[in-house]
Amino acid sequence: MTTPGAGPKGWEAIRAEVLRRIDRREWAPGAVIPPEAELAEEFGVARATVNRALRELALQGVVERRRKAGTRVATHPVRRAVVEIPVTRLEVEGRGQCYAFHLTGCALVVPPPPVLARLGLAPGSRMWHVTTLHLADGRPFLYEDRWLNPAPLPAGFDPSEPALSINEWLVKNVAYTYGDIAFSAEPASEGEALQLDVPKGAPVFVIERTTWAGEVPVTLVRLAYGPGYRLRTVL
Amino acid sequence: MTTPGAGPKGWEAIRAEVLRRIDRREWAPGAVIPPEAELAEEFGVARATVNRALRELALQGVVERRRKAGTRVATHPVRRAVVEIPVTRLEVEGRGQCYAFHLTGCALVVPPPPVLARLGLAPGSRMWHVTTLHLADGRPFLYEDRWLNPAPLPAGFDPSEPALSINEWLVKNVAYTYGDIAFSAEPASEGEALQLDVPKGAPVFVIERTTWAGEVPVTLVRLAYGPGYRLRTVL
DNA sequence: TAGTGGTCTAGACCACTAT
DNA sequence: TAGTGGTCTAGACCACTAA
Repeated sequence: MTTPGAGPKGWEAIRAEVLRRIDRREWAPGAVIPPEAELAEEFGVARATVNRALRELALQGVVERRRKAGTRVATHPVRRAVVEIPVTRLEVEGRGQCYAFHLTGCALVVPPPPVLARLGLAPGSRMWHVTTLHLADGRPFLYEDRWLNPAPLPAGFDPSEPALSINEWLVKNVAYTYGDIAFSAEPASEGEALQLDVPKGAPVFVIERTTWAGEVPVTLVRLAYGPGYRLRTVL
Repeated sequence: MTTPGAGPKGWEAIRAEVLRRIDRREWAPGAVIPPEAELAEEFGVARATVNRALRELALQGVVERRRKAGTRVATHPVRRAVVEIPVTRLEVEGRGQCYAFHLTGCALVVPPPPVLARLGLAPGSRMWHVTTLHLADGRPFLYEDRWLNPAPLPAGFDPSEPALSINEWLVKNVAYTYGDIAFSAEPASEGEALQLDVPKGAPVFVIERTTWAGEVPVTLVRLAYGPGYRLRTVL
């Protein structure tokens, strides 16, 4: 051990030691490492503790585990990172800036076919189309273009005069259980350019999300961030 | 339960049931849910099983847990998503395309001060500067601009004639234990535009990574993806 | 079929923190 | 200080899959 007596205890210590051996090539990429039971004996802990440590490493993509085949050091380290999907208001306030938003459009219309297809809704279905400009210290920060399925919403719902941003309102009233996300860089559309006050075609960072409440599609949203936006995380 | 007898067993069933109650507002955002021991009794399982389920939900950002304070439904659902940081070759091959790369530059030079500062190296330190163009079916896919700290590299290392791409070589030879990542959308620099065959200023999706082996900085890399690139994941 | 990881149990002690 | 989550243990059974 590097500094006896110091450092983490328990399963984190096991994880650290396994990582160290992998780093030093004592266990090379692609090689099988000893089974849990063996490591448990070596480290003098219960197998469950070793299991916890190796499970975390598998989650991070450092090792690959298969029953009977054992645990291997990942050959092609598809490292996994956890990113936090921000709530805009908190993100802005977290920078010490003043948050505001402005509803720029709201209508119950038939969306373009790709939108319906993506959500698995019947052609001709009507959806709320809500566009919002989010501001940080009065300057454009994020342009939100959202399609809302009326079906899972409370009867008589009208998004046109919200006290909260649509996203926060949704969170409080129509929890979802599942969704997918895609990140991309795209040229600002005419509308986005206008709202974000950037030239048309300028790079915007785009987060596209679909969310579902069980089997029912809830919303498809495109978030276009202005220049300088970065999404950070750790490996 | 929705469909008795069907569905997951064990801790996943507990997680699903807790999620269902949160969705149905039986447990509202911000509210404290019963302690582990109580849930264990209700579900007829050991506390460790409930713990596993709630720990997963906390990891996803659905609930927040604090000792003594108990487990609360997250008020501001900072949802967390796991993204896989791709290995370029596998990513390209996974699309059924043919992968190749081309070293476009390689020199041992003093990097600009921001690079040194970011890695915590002394002013005037020299680093390898390696640029690589990655191709999919012969077309530009990704332009890689990498700074490499010679210190942790094997003596006599020369990156100018690699059999593997630098990234894969690094993975096999200088494992790292830690790093951070940022995603952004940026206008293509002159060099990137030239290599990726896009107009200068066109949007490129940028992944910037720093990696460390223990306390020693290993590399700082900027990956600029051509048009149409999307990074996907699930919530 | 046998080896390995995945999970559960019942109980225990510890660490943190609201009160 | 007392309640709650965090973790560990020793043992057990199950599920998957390579040989």
